[in-house]
Amino acid sequence: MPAQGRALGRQGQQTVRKLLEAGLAEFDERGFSAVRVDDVVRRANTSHGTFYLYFANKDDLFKALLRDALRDMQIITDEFPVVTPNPAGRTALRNWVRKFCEVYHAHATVIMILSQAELVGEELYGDGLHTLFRLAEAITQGMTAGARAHNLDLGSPALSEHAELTAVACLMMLERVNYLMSADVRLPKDEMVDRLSAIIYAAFHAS
Amino acid sequence: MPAQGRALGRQGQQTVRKLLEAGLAEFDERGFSAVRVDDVVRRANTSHGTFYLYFANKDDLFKALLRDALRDMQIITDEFPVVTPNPAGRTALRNWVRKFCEVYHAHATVIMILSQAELVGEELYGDGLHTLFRLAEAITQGMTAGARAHNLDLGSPALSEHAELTAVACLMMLERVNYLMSADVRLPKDEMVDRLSAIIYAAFHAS
Amino acid sequence: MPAQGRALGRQGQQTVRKLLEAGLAEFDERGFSAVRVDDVVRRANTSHGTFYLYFANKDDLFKALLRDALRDMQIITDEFPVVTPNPAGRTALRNWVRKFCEVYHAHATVIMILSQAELVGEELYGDGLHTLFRLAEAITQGMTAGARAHNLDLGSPALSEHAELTAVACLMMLERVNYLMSADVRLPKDEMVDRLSAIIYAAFHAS
Amino acid sequence: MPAQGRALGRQGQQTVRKLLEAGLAEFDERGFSAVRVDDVVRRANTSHGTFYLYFANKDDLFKALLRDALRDMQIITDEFPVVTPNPAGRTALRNWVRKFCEVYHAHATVIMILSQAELVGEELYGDGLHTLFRLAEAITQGMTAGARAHNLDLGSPALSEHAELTAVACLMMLERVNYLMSADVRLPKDEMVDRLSAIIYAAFHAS
DNA sequence: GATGAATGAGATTTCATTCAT
DNA sequence: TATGAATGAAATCTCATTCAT
Repeated sequence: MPAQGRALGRQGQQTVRKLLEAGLAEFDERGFSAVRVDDVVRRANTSHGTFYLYFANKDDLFKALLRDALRDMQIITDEFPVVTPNPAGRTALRNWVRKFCEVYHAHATVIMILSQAELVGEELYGDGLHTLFRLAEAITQGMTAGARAHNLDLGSPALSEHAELTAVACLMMLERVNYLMSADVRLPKDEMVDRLSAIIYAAFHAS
Repeated sequence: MPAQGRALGRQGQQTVRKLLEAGLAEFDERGFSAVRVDDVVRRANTSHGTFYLYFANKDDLFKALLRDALRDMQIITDEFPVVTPNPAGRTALRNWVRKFCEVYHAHATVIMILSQAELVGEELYGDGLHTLFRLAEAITQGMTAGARAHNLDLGSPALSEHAELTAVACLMMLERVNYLMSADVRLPKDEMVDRLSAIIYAAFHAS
Repeated sequence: MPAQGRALGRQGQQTVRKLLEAGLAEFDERGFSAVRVDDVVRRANTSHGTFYLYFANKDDLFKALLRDALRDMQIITDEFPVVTPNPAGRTALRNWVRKFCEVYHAHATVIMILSQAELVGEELYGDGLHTLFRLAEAITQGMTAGARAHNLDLGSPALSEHAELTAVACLMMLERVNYLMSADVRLPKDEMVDRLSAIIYAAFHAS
Repeated sequence: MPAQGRALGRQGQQTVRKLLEAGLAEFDERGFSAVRVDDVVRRANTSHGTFYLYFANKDDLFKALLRDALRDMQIITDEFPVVTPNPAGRTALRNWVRKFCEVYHAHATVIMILSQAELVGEELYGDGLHTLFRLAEAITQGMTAGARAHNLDLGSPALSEHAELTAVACLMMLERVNYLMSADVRLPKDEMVDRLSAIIYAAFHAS
């Protein structure tokens, strides 16, 4: 019987939390497919039986973790600023990029797993893509709105015709650079934030 | 006895090829960890015994496929042009991006698997990173050389101080957008090539 | 602590009844061995703890249900009529067969499970056989008494030497036809009662 | 991969046979649901892996055994004689009943399990019922043909209107008495064959 | 070179039963 | 009385790998 099927008491919630934390830690250290249910319950200091009391299987545990990640992604999607083509816009963008990096970092493990289509079901992968495209759309909106506010004829074709494609490309860049940073490869974080926001800015505003 | 331990006769080569093709097709359809040796031999119309005659295990089969991919990646790394800040440079860059997309597409499955650290060993993942950074370096070289050729003082800080970080970000963008295009998501390929090269160009040349 | 260990209060009786009903319904729908204690308590809207408060285990629950069935079987055993070889005897037999069918139907699930030696313990299965042979004996008595009353020399060997075997055969027929009727197979009930009693009658009285 | 998915070599056939025999013996001794795959494998002197190489699970093993039983049942169905209302008819019937008892005995275990609807799937249970009704039909044919051959007006209503119901009842009697005899209860076999055939005869021919 | 049958360690999953509250 | 969380022994099932032919 998967979790949430029934209201949980105090103790139950506590146990679920222990399992979720243990699962995340294991996935983080060893990757999804290498982790056995046994590893999770051992780390959570419970039993096999207890695990299956709350989750249908390892995938189900992952889904629960994913829900949090997608929720936080949705939150920063809503926060994408109007980026005007001036220093204020640059600053707003850089602040948002910094926040994005923080959120990504917090859920890096889960997002990495999600991006490996094979490991999650069709449905979840679809949820992930959906979240992604909403984010691309938010970027498109924020960038074009900023340009329009300043300059009615939108000189750059990047902003008029191809804004969506540009947004997707920038988003992929953000995602992947953060993947590298979160994983093992060491890139200087602050400079990277500057570079990423500068590239996004230039991608939309370069003549 | 792993492959290549000894020269193969006609029939042996044929069998190895069948196994490689079957393995690639299976990985493509179901992902690395979901594929069992049994799936591969069934698809290749051979037997388990035969598989282990040529490959030590599933990883070994993957490594053989990976070698091709890394070789082709090395080739386009060597071909990165000198991108001057003028229309000729833009065109050269766009042509290279197009070629990159083609090569990536040909090896998308293998590259996707490689990028999932957990699924391949440390060593292979390291090979992948190495190839990646060589490519980032080639981009850095091509872009700065182009700028230097035209404009000795390299006004943009992107080109002087942070060129490497910019190159990494652009490369990640290239990689990830191609991942989306190769997987299931449909993005317009020609426009995407234009956008990607425009963004890379702007990333380095925007004031 | 198994049931009946101690007098039950109002609430306790109510709970036991809920469990018995839930158990019967579950056995009916899914068969004995497929039913888990969990299914029963869920259907009864109680908890595992409560179940084990009143029953030692699943077998114990079944035994409680079985007691009712065997009691009712004993009652109709006692009611088997004296079947004289004439229309009055035929009618008396048919009425009894009708009643047998009704009783069987009421306890079909329990009897079916009982007849599957493997599913119940040795002891219970023995109880069932015992009830059965008492019934066969009652049939023997009723049939031979009826014949003797009418016709002192008992021409038919069925009545003299092999009456018991005949009774067992007829009883098995009754039992099994009712099993079919109680399960899913649709046989016309009234005609079947007529046929069954006619066959029993002929089995004993045919020359 | 269940059996029969692919042609089996010599050794494979041998192993399948060992597993089938071991399974039958175990089911016989301990009943279907009490038997674990482990018991079967241990008795057959093979391994778990080998079991699952040829059968999908315990049910699948049973199905294979069932096929044999149903085939033999079909054979004696085809052999039901024309039972004329005279000594020759009685003898033919008794011989057939004897053969039925032998065949039933050979497959008693499997038939017992089959008759416990819950243990086998819907489909198999349906196959069993189908076989049963074909047998009832054969009995109906044989009995009415015999009567018709001798006596054109078919005086007894048992033969005209209700022959099918009578056949079902007789068949259930046969089945169930044989179940008792095959199980543990000791009934005198030869006398029982006589009694069963006499009852069937009387059921159809009693005025 | 090729085969496919056999293996068994290890992973997943179930469920009767206990126990603290 | 009642609860539901926890348990873990035992069963099911998978699959990489070996080996005799």
